[in-house]
Amino acid sequence: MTEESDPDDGANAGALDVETDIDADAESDGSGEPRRAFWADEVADEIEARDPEEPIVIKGGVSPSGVAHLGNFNEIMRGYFVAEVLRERGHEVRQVFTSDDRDPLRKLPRKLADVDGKIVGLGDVDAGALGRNLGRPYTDIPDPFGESESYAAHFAALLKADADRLDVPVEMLSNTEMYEAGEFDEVVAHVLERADVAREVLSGYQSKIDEDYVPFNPICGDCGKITETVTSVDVDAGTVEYVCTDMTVGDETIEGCGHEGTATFREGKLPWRFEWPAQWQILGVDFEPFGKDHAEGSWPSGADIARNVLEIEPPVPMVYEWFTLNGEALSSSAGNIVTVAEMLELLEPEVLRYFFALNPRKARDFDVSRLDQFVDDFDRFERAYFGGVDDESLTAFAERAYPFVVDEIREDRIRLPYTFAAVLGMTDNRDLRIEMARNEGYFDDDTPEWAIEEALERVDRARAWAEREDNEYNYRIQESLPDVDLDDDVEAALDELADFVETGQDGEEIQGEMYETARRHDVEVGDFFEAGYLLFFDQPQGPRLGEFLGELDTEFVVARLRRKS
RNA sequence: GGGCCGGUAGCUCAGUUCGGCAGAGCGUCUGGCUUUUAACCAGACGGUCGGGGGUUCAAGUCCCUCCCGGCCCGCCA
Repeated sequence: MTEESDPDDGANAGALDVETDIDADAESDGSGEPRRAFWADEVADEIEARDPEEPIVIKGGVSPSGVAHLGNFNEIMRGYFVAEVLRERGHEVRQVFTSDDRDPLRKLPRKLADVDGKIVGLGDVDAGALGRNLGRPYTDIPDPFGESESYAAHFAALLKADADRLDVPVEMLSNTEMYEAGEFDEVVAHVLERADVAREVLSGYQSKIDEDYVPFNPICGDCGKITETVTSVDVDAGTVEYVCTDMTVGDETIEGCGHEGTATFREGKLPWRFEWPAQWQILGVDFEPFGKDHAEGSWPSGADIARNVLEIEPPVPMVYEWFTLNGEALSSSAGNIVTVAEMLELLEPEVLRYFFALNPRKARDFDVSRLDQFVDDFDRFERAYFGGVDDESLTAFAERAYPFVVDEIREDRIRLPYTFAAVLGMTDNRDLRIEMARNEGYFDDDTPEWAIEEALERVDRARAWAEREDNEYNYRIQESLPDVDLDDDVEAALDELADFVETGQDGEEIQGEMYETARRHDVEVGDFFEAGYLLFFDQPQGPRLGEFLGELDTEFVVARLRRKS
C-alpha cells in the first residue's frame, strides 16, 4: 500500500519500526536458520509460520491519483515475488490489488497518463472538469480522457495493463465496488459500534482524535463530496447522519455544501487508518508490502486497530524503501516519473522485474542514464543462475530469484551487452546487425534463429535508450563533413583507403584493408580507426568500421574518406 | 525536537541476521593477443566500510555519540 498518489503531497518514505513486528514474528519460526539469499523466501517463511488458510492472500493497493508510475509497481512486484515463492512451495495464492478509489480527489494532479501510459500535462485534458470534482470519490469523477467509466477506472486500467506487460497475474479490486456491494457493511458496523475503543486506539497515534470523532466519512447526497462531519450513528439501521462541511486539505479548503442528510454504510468510507485494516479483514490478507511512509504511521496504528478494534491478526508486513529516479525523488509535478510502458521501450520485461527482485530495504536509484550498467548487472545475475559467475552470494541469490524473474528458463539465450546493442542500433539493417554481432562472436553457425531474434530485441531497446538519453551511443551518420583535424599521414592513408573502397569492395575486405593501409603509412591502427569514426560519426569510437562502411553508399563513403563532403 | 530506514572502491552494489583476512562487476591503467576497434586474455591501481569513541584476542558487523540523505511523528492516503 502506498499512497504515492502524488509524491508531492508529502507522503512518502519510510522507515521501519516495523522491525519490531517482523522480529516478533520471526521468533516463531525458530532460530538458527541460515539467512535466506532471497528476501521473498524470508517473508514466505514468516507467512508459513502463521499457518495461514488457503488461498494465501497477498495484497497491494494505491489511491488512483495522478500517474501510475514505476514506483507504484513496488506494490505489485514485491507481492508478486512472495506469491511466486509460496506457489512454488505448493500453496494456493491469490494476489489482489485494491484501487482505493473511494478516496476523494484532494488535489489536481499535474501530470496524467493516457491509455497508452504516455504522460501528458493537465493542460491536455479538461482540467476544469477535474477541478469541479475536488472532494468527490475517484469513481464519481469522469475520465479526463473520456474513455473509461471514471477517473478511477482509467487509472486502474493503466495499472492492470502494466501488470499484464510484466506478466504478473493480479486481481484488481475496486474499493468503491466493495463498499457498494456491502462487503464493508459488517466491519463498518463493528467499528461504529465500538467507536469509543476505535477513538481510544487511534488517539494513541493521532493527537486530534476527540469525543466527536466518528470513524466514517459519508458521501454527501447533494454535492457528492466525501464529508467528515457525522452527527449521529444508527448502527442497527446501518446509517449515519451528517452535515456537509468544509474539508481541509493541506493549506487549501474544499468547500462543503452545507447539506444535511442520511447515508448508509455503503454510501461513504472508513477513514484510511481504519479502512486499511478493514481491507485486511474482508479480504483475509496474509501479506502486504508497503512504502516506507507507512512504516511509522499507518502500519503501527493499523496493526493496533486490527488487533484491538477488529480483533484480527494483521498481515505479515514488509516495508520497502523508495527508489529515486535519476537521483531525484519521484515527483509527478517535477516531471520526474517514468511509467512501466516507457521503461519497457528500453528494457526487456525480465530486466525490469529484476529491479524489483533486489533487496526492498535498500534505497536505490533507478538511473536511466546508466541503464547499460543495470542491464549488465542483470546479465551477470542471469549468468550466475547458470553457474557462470564466481560469486557465492550472487549465485545464491540468483538460484532463488532468477526463476521468478524470467518467463522461462533457457540456458542458451544470448544477451548482447547493452552498449554493444546500442552500437548495433545505429543501423536499421537487420542483416548487418547480425553480421556485426557474429563478428564479435555473439552468434555462430549453430545459433538458433529464436536466440538471434531475442537477442536482437535488445538492439531496438538500446537504440531507443541512446536516442532518449542522446548519449555517446546515439550514433548518427554525419550528413555533412565533421570538423576534424587530421595528420598528413592519416590523410594520405584515408585517400588510399578511398581508392580501395571505390573499386567496389565488401565490408570484410574494407575492414582488412584498413589495417593494411594504416601499416603502409606507418599510422597507428588505433589512430586510423579513430579518424574514420570521427569522419563518419563525429565520435572517437564506433562499431566495427569496415563492415559498416561496406553497407553504406559507396560514393558517399569515398567522398567522406577524401574529406570532400 | 523525538523516532525509523539508508550511508561499503570513480560508478552500481554484495557482505551486517549470528563479530573471524575488505569483496564483485563495471570503469581506469599496464601488458599480451600477427584483423585489438564499444573484442578477448592476464595483471595492476583503486577503501579512514559517513566521522569519533567504546566492548573484544578480533568490529563493516555489537554498544554510545555525531554528520549527511530520505521519511514518519498534522490532515489525507
